[in-house]
Amino acid sequence: MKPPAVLHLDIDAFFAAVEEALEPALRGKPLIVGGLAHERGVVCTASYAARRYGVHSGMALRTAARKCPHAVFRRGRYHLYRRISERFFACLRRFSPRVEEMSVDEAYVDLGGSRYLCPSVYELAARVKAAAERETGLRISAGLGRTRLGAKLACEAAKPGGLLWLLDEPEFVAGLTLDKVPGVGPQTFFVLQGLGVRRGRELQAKYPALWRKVFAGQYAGGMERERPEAAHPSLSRETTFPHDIRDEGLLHSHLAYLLDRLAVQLLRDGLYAGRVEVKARFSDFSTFTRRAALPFPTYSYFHLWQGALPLLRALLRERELPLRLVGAKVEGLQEARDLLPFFSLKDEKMTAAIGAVKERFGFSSLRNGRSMLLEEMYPVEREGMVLKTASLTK
DNA sequence: TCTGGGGTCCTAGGACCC
DNA sequence: TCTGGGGTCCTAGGACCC
Repeated sequence: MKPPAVLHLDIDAFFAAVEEALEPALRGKPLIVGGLAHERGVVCTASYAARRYGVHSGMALRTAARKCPHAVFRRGRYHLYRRISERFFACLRRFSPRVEEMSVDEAYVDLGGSRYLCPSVYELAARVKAAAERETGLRISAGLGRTRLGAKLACEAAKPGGLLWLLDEPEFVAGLTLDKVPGVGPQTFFVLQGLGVRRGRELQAKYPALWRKVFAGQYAGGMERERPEAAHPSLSRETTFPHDIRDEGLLHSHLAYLLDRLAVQLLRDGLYAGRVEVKARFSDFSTFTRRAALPFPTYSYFHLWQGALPLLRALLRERELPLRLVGAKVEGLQEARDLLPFFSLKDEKMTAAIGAVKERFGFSSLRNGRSMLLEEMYPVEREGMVLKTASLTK
């Protein structure tokens, strides 16, 4: 029995790196992807040149612009990134059947069963990294370990562009400051420090039960997890407005737009939603959510709307302030084959028909009446043919 | 001149049932 | 009409990740 071997790979400054690859004049310059300098939003990816000015992802764009006034700002071309991401994962799957996609630019690969490809696991890891770099044209960092956690930590230490093999995992983890552990954020770290605990070994010695909890699932050998993954528990869409809005008609309209998008995605993925949630963020950044169970599982825009509208109304009663964000989420998703055949309702069929048109001609080819009001205020980009239905105007 | 958008997972309290 | 204790479902919120 070969020892377990997990490889973690992470594309360096992914979105910024793609933009640089497509526009070599940007190479080496501070580049910020996520939005324009004056916009309401945050940095999605900063190139290494921009990071030298203290810019990092999650930072407000306006703050980034202050720190690095001569940086180039780009909104981001996410369809492009998605295509490169797919090539990245396809490449990894040539080396192992067990690949876990953690995000667009990050994956775990189980090399435990792929030793036949190469006797040295380190050399195998180097081959995987080189192949992925060739395939994407981008620089990738990689870490090899006996566990997921070990691989991830090794990758972190290998940045940018390196490959490290973490050999003494228990020793390394014992000496690790706990805020470096994935899953331990600022809040948890603050509490741990209050308990007089900063490093792995202190936690293990003083609070063994807590230690097991913090490391559970990440520190099992190989790719094993404590629990098998469930399929997609939720889908959501949300929008931060360029300017705060209190006009109820406009807010309803935007909610309709978000639900419309969710309905299309549910239909495309063959899923039925069991619950709907609405989120409101007020101008003072206070955020509230309201959820409600749907009377029956559905992918129909109309039923989502019926469930969601009272929730938005309740949220608007919460505060007098205008909203900076409205969001919608569907949860409790089930596949059609797991449901009793009681959903051949008229509205479901209507949604299916509309969905088919959208699939073929683009999302904006048909819009529901409620979201049209919004469209007059914020025109959306249209893909392909436009079929504006006459009866849908407000 | 603050503070995105997509997720996952967990906790806690109340309702309700036995 | 001294009240108890589980179990489960439901909703709200928050920590965390990329």
